[in-house]
Amino acid sequence: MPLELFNTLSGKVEPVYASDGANVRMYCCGPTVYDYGHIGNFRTFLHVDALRRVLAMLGHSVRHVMNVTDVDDKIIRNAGAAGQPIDVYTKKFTDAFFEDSDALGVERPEAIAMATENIDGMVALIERLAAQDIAYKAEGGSWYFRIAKFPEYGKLSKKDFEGIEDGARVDVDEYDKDAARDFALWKATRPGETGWDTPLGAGRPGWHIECSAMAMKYLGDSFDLHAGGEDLMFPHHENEIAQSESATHQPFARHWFHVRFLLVEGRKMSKSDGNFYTLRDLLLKGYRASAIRFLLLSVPYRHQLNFTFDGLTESTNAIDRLRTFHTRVRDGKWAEGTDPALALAIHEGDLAYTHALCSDLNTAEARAAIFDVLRAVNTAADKGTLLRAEAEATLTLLAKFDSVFAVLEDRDAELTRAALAWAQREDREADASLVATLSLSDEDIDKLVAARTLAKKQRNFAKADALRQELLDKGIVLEDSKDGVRWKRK
RNA sequence: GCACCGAUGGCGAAGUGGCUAACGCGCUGGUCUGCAAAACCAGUAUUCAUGGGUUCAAAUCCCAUUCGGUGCUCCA
Repeated sequence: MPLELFNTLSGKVEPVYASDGANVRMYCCGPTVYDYGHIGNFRTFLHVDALRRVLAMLGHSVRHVMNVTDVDDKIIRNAGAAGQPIDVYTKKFTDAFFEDSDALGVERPEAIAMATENIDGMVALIERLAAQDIAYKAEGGSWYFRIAKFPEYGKLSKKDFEGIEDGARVDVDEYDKDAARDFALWKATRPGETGWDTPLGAGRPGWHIECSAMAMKYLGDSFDLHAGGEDLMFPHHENEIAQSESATHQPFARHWFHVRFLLVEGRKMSKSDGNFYTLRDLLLKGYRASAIRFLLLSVPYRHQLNFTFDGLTESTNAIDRLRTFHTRVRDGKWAEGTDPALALAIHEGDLAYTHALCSDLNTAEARAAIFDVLRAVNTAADKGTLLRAEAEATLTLLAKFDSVFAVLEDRDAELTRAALAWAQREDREADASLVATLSLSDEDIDKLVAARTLAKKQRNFAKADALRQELLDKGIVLEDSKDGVRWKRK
């Protein structure tokens, strides 16, 4: 079954495939490392992660490249304010970005392209454009792209620039450009700023040329898919197309994948509204990394997602149910045999799951298919009719589910501990009850649980209940089953 | 202002012309349990923002209105 995705360029849902017959070559615009990533950033990276994981699930080999923008105006400004060289400043946030990505289960792309390590390629591309008189140097020493030379400009964002008067909205300061919409390829260095001495003159690359140069370096002039947040469609991606296709006279990326923005508690996320959250903020409030991943992934990428704390609680509970179920099927003792009706239900769940993901990455429907199977198998297990064959089929399906959603393995306590350690180093506040819960080690908990089990055996229920309450107060929930006592952190 | 997208139960959300409107969370009752928890069972929208229209048939198509969001400028 092919994966079909909406293509912004064509406006249609189309199959994704490897045009070179070997790898699906995809490029995703990565972070600009001037601050910690927020959950809006990660929504995009999480859906690109789901995309690459679905491709892998379907048997494709993927070559995924992501850039890191480690030089731009904001970085230069912030590094200057912090009194740091830009490479020191950006390293901190680059490292933080990958730590956060790991915490959220985002797989590493096959290649990470750092802007500052690819200046040569950008200069070469600009020179190639200059040879065709598409790039030109303006009075201040900066280079611009001559949009008039690319008649298809606007084909991605479906903008019609006919009738837009040149100069109609031009800033007074920008008289050195030939036309108002012409965008910067190379920005001349101003005194005291970071720059590179190149045949173009001293300066630094514009943001758009970075992605064009690096995508083509790693993936070739023409490749399969280009991804990013919806805001990048214009002007960033439009400009990438203009630059690349002007240079190569070939289609740049065939398929364009754009992830919509999220809202937080029904409002646009913004620092001034106080609803701006980084991953670290949420971990320190006591929310789990897995719940954040699951919530951000549960709403399909083409829909706006309203991120709420209630939603996070919902996701936490849903994951608990999935994990409990997984453990139950994996660790239970199931008699030999098979039950055709249940086998069929699992098979149909598998088909529905795969079909949903292939249908424009419908993660909500895929999730629903798994819960249908969960209920059917739990019912059978309760009735004593779950047999070995179906238990194994269920585990296989769960593994397939987790190859995309990646929430079954519980790394949450460990990740939250890491966030707490970071908060301590950086002198940031963390939720007090969270600190208390995590201060209790697994060994301490096991001891208390054992004491309670002993009290229970002696039918000293008052003492047993007191111990259970003590654990609950510290965020530990107990579950008694025939196979013994399980505990988990709330 | 111009352009585009969305509005489905208490909450999140699937479904884009045709069976009783998925699924998750929550809530209520039951089973199980020393009591809980977990799990299961039953119940929880006669109805899909509002008004009109097309059709044998609409949550799904068309028009209008209201509300929310986005782009046009740095932004995932």
